Amino acid sequence: MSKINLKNLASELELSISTVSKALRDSYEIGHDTKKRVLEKAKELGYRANPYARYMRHHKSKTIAIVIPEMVNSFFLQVINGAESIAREKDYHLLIYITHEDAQKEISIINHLQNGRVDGIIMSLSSTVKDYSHLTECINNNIPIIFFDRICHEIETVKITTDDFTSGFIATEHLIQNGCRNIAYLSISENLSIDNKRMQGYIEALTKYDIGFDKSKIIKCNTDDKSNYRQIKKLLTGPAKIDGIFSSIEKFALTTYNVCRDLKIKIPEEIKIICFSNLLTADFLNPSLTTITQPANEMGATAASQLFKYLDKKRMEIPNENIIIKSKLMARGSTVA
Amino acid sequence: MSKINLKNLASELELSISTVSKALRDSYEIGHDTKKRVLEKAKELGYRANPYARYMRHHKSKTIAIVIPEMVNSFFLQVINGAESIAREKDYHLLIYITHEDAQKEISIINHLQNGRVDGIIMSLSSTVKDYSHLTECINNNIPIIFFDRICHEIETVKITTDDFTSGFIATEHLIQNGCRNIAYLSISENLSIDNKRMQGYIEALTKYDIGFDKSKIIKCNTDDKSNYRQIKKLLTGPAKIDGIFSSIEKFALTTYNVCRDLKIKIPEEIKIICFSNLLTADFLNPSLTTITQPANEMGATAASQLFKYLDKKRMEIPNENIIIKSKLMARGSTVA
DNA sequence: TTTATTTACGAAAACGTAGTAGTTATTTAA
DNA sequence: TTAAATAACTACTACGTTTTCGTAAATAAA
Repeated sequence: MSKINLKNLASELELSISTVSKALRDSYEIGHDTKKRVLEKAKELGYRANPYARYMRHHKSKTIAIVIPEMVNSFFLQVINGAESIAREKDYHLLIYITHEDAQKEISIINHLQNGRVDGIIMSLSSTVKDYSHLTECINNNIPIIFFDRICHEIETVKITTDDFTSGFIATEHLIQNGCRNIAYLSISENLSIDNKRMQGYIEALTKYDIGFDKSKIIKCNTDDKSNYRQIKKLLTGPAKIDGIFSSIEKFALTTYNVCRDLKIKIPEEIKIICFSNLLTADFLNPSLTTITQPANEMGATAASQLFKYLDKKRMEIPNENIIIKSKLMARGSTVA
Repeated sequence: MSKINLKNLASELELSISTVSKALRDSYEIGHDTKKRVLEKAKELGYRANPYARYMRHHKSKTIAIVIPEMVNSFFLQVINGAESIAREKDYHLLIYITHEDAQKEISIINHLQNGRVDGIIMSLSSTVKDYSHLTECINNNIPIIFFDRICHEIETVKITTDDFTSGFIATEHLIQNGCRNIAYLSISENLSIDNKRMQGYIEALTKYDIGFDKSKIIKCNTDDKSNYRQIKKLLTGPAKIDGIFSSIEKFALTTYNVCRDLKIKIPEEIKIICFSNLLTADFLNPSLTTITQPANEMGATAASQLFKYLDKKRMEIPNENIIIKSKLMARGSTVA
């Protein structure tokens, strides 16, 4: 017997399909002895209820998706880790999709998830997304989306972020307190609210310390590493005499390390660097990298938990809620001598 | 109309369900005008075929699982990246499961995947797994498993690895050629064939250069970081005068960096370190880390491609095949002055 | 003893899709 | 003019579960 299903089981036990089904679900309608017999046979034959047939009855896929912009990023992998733990705990399954920071891919992925394949989505926006109609459509189709980190303010739902404004402020203040006066901000994308908030924090700190905000010190990086390298190189060789860099994400900080090495600029003596990052090797870098470390694992776990909270309910009515989990400044060698 | 399905569509168009279904699949039985009308209405109402109902007809879930021992590891995340790309390309969906190096979790996960939820699995063994019955059972249940990196020799299937023996040999030879004579090997688990092969390569290199093999220089690490730290500390403060470390995985190398820092042992002057790793920051570490870099992305993509190759076929008959993709030695500061 | 209730089971329908087997109406061949 | 072929559509079934409804037998209440 290749595929063992209720029908096979029933005929093997000389019972009806309904009886077997009920016995397996421990229904009060079935006698004790019969239940025992069914359970034993099911175990013997290795019966496992087919999840897709089950879906047909309840319209619950017991599956959620996590949609992230990129894989090679210590933040996202920790988020996945957190989300996967909660999913397994709740007996849910986790599908993974990577947008590669491509709006088209994100749209395509979200569209493909609106056919009942998943009960809900946790995601972080791609940096190139400007229009949110694919997301609102998805939610209107009763597939809830919970955002983490790169959230979408325009959509009413649960959003999990860190305290980006405050962290941006603290990061910049840290540079200032360590002697920087010409601080550049490496921006990931003006489309993203986290970027704006981190930058607002940066500007606020500059203001507090009476340092003029100079728009030319906002470097708009993108997904092209080489172009970022050139931009940063230009910045550091330019007239601005940059002595501090606050990077919105870790990738740009590493590119900055690269540029500094090539230009023989000494960190932290000539320039200090701080960035948002969850790199486990931050402490071992040369010099060790000062980071704003986000509670990535917790954010992933929270996103998943929040989603399940609403999936369990009959009528899904996801409130607009901002859950903020604080980041930590980890001062290291790239900012402190 | 909340959920739009074939039935709704049909009644909206005043056609039968079969006609609509056939029109959508571009059947020759349906007239040109009708097809057009159906397509337009389907688009207008945003019809999307339910994947689970589809499964009921074809018994194809269009879903595969990737099962990995841990998330926070640059190798596995690149593998996922590669696998996800191929999956999307083929219009498949990728479920992710993390065993956390726990045999019980691995067994539980594999058991849960034998109910038709996935068409196939790509996986890397957990280090604590000694018995393979859950895997053979899974394959007997017609769910093919393709292994990558931490493969299972005892099971006949496609296995994707790097040239572990040769790489182990080259790594050790590299240490020897840079002056090491007392080389320790940090073993991940004697259960894993990659560990044995890497170690065999290590032993072979020692033999070639007439360096006696000393069993006490094989350090059996595990999943407990603190215990590993203690073991390595003991090794480096012991009488063996270790001047070279070959670590089977990157985590132990980083622990060694930690130990060296705490003991003020200079890398590479007093001790040289090489390890299998895909760390993107290897170049920025202090000192930069010499690695055997595996083609992780390619391994993930190959694993997925191979799986799809057999899933497409009617009768799945997966041959026993070893696909070996070569690693590269990246000599850096931890072994070269 | 008769009627009501409980116990333990089975028949059948439904979920959404896709394919098989009809069924008209129209066109072509004999 | 009739038979055969084709075009364009529909009815119905199956996939594996779960659940509603039904029913017979056993037990309890009247």
